[in-house]
Amino acid sequence: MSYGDAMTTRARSEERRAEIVRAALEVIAERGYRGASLAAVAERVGLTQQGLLHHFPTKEALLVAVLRERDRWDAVPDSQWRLDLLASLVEYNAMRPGIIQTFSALLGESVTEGHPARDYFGERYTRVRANMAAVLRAEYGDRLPNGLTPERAAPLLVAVMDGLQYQWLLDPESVDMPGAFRDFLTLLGERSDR
Amino acid sequence: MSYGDAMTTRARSEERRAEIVRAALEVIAERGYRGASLAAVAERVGLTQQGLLHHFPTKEALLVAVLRERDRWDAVPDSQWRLDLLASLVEYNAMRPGIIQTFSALLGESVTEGHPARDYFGERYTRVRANMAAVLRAEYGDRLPNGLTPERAAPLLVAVMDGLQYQWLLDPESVDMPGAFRDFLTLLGERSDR
DNA sequence: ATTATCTATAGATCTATAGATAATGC
DNA sequence: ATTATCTATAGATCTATAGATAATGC
Repeated sequence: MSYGDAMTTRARSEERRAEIVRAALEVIAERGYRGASLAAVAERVGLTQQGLLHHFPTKEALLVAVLRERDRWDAVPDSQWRLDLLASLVEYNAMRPGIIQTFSALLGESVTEGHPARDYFGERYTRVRANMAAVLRAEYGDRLPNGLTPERAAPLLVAVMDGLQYQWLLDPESVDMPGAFRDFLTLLGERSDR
Repeated sequence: MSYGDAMTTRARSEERRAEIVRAALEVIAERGYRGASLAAVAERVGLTQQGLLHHFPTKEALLVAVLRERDRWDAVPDSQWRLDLLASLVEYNAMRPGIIQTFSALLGESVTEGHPARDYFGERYTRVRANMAAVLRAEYGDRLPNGLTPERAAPLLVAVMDGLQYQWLLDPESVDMPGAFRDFLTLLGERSDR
């Protein structure tokens, strides 16, 4: 392999693939995965549909690359998550409606039968719930102030993040996503008197 | 109009339309709206695709009928909602994965551009948030025990319901949707000491 | 040689329209 | 007369394969 200043063939190729993935993220945000045609993605990077298939041999292969991108989006080394980082992530998300729309659309489609992202999301949520439980345990120990275990609070935390995204995408003016999320975090940290 | 024992033409026609809507709910659960072909819906009620179009002149007209059905699903007269009814609704939902899948898929798709259900969901959430705020106010007055106003708690309540549905649909074994929702209601009712 | 891209095209779909035919109900 | 349903079909798409052509890099 050569490491000159000029781009190698491989580097150029990977850059092209990255361009295509970015275009795919956009088109999926606009039309969902089923509605996203390879031709529409190809056009956005100045290729024919068949030219695109040189880089990703099937539509599903392109989706896999898109999902990898999703993992990069909020990937923080497992051990470094903290609740306040989560609040920052939500604030950051509120500035990037496009990417949130892409993955909200994909999540919605993924519950249909035989959808190629179904397994991905199933496994992702298992992982994310475990991560969130660990974060809560690091913050509060084996019981939150309100008496819930981290394992029982984790699915609620994840649900609030996702559910707020849908409300916010549909009506950004009326829904203060980061504010609502902070309200929820406050709720989680409050002591029960029951 | 005649009101005999035998079905009138109109009654028969409405029954046919209802059959078609039921079939559409199923097909949308399996493939989403964009993926649901009129031919697949028609086949399920023993019609040709063109026969179906006699009852619903366009695919969108069929979707409108499906969305009306959604409103019927959890319609309780506004003034009669109570928090414990909400918990029962979630428990009931957990026994009807099909219908939950239909509307979770539709919600997901609806955030994409120009989706014919986008306005419907946007308006629906505005209404549901207002309803939930009213329910919380009836239960707790102008402040929940934790200090939140009903208006700030309402989007969280709605988000938890929706978000839990996705997690549960993707992995019903691992996610106790009604249990998690009750945990959240408990959280909402707890007094803050801060 | 390998990589990137194109043209051509097969083979499936999809929604919707036009118009015929049969059955139903005043 | 109206309603329900069918056959035929137009006109768009869609994904994927086959194979040609041009450019790049050892």
